[in-house]
Amino acid sequence: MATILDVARAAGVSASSVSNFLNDRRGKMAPATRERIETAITELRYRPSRVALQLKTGKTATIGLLVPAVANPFFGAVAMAIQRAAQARGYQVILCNTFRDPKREREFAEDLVALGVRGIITGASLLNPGHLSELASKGLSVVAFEGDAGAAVPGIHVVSVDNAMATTLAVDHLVTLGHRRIAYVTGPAQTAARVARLKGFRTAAERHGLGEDASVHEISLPPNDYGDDMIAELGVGAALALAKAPRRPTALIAMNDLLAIGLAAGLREHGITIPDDIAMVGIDDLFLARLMNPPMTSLRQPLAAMAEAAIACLVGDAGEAAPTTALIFPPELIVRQSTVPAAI
Amino acid sequence: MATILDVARAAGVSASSVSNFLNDRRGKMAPATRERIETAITELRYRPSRVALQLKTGKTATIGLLVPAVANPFFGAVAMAIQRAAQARGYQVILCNTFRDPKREREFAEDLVALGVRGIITGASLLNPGHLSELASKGLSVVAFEGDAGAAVPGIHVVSVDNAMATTLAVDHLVTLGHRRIAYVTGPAQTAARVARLKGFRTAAERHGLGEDASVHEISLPPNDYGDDMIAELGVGAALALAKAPRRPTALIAMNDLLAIGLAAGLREHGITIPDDIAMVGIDDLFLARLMNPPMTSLRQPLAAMAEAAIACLVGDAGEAAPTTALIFPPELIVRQSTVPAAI
DNA sequence: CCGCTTTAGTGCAACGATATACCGGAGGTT
DNA sequence: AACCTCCGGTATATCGTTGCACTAAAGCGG
Repeated sequence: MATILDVARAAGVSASSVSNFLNDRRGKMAPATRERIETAITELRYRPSRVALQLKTGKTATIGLLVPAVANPFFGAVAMAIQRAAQARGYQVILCNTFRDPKREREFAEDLVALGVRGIITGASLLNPGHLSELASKGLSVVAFEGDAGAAVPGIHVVSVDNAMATTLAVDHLVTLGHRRIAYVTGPAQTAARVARLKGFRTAAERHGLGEDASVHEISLPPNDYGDDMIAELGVGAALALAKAPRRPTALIAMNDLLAIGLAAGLREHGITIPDDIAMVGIDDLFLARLMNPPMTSLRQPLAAMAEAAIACLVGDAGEAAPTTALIFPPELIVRQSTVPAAI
Repeated sequence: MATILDVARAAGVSASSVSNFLNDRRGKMAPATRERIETAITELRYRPSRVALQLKTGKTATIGLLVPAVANPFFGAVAMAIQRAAQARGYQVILCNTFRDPKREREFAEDLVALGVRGIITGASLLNPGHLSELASKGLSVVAFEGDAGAAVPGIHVVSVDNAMATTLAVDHLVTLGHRRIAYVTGPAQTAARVARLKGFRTAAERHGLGEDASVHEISLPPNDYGDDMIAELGVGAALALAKAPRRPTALIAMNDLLAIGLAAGLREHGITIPDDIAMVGIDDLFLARLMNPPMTSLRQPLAAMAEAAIACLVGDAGEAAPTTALIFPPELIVRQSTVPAAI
């Protein structure tokens, strides 16, 4: 690889001049020299070494992305949105799978700092983000890509869909269709998003006066190291309990689409038909939602806009000086065939 | 962030000694000094700057991963497998979505080189990898994560499932079940894998003497910039043509599971039932295959082993000296309920 | 023709690590 | 006592870039 010195030699100037050219430092360049440098660069196919640049300036054009597992289609979509938004600003993305393990998360974060990343985006903010908070207080920019304005932690910016609103809209939608016996199926309260979604369900159910008709089914997930396909897998198992419930709910809201896919598969195995026997609403609106049998009603997250905001938050000059912010985006209800009016 | 000099000062030694300690250069260290350095490091929470290290040694612990789109669950799984394998050897992964655009692919590759990556893994090798080949000839390590031993390009290592074998096994399986009117549904011959799969289908069909009974349906995909969910989406549309075909096939093989998911949804819309009306086999064995309705027979790729091999290939000392290699892994047929014996 | 500003461009010290070459002193050999 | 050999550790150049401080030459008013 050609260095700036090779270019300088080829153009018959000093490295400084090439550097000046590259960073177009104005006022200092005769047109002739400018041209000589230009041709030398193209002929040698010179590209400045990002590494040297990093070392010198201290600034990187790299951000770290922490997700539980990219094999989870939701985080696949998140990773793609983030990478595209980053690329639009000339940033590279380093991908890390944390498997929801705080220890791993912390280790990754430290590695990323050693790599000199500009900031870190964490796809699923664990409930006790002390490990990240500590790094944030040392000047690292951190954005939690899910969570909740209330749960803001010092130094950690939040860019998230309104999780409570998602479940609220789901309940509203089902109640409008005449459903009252509504069950919410969720995993353990491990992440801020899960907690907020559950809360949204509870308040909406109360507002509609559903009382005992509203139920919450928490399914347990293995501690970590599962590729998140387990979420769907466990949905399959959880379906049995729902199918056998004494007063079976007429509608189901799943913590997310992945779980919904599993639940749908499980219900099918037990001879329960969606939407005739039970209605179902998912959250996230994966592209898979509309390919399901039947296509599933879900709440869409505006991922592209959110990713854009997250990157802007890290890249923006505001940087460390900015106080902790929370940007909350509203979800959009996408109605499909999995929800029909309740049988009377 | 503490630097090696801060540690040296804290321990009352020179930076060289700290460096010696870090790279355990043996023979040269009194136990007392060693301890002083050790405590200084832990107290200052010192971590060597990867950036400086890179600049000095020229070696990075970073690899680049080029995939069409991580939002595609298959590439999500690939990305996760690669990242895990990389992590096991202390490597970081930089993620790039190419949208199957050679221009973008080339640009990413050059950016990655400027970043000093140790090598590049490309998830879907386009048919004319001239752009990568050129970089490879300049000393960059490149591994194509799909392809075909025959299509080997100078300088590009291949680590792939045996794509031809995948379709061959699918045909064998269906023929064993008594099917003869078998259709293969594929996208345009854009990647090495697609070409190899098609070839495998054709040779297997010929070997079984299927003649006109074996048909190939190529569906066209938009040029790029689609998030790969379009593949499934287009499967939905393609299902119509298959449903209306004069002598409808009794079995379908899809280029991959994502397309199969779309086809399944489309067939359903046209009132065609799997497996009674038509049997279906996918390729890749996404975790979604077993959650489909009905669960789908598919050909599994040993992604973990393949990722391991790909990383070993890049990291191994062999490096540039090694001749172009091709490591081909056999796929495994996973039989589920989407394939049943043909109606007589 | 002298001094002053402007223009065009160079020199050099960093950034944080590594590694080669070196060096002072303790101990052993002859 | 002079010489050699280890041992423990340090000084220094270097990786590719940046940006400040500097300078040589040209322009210009008086």
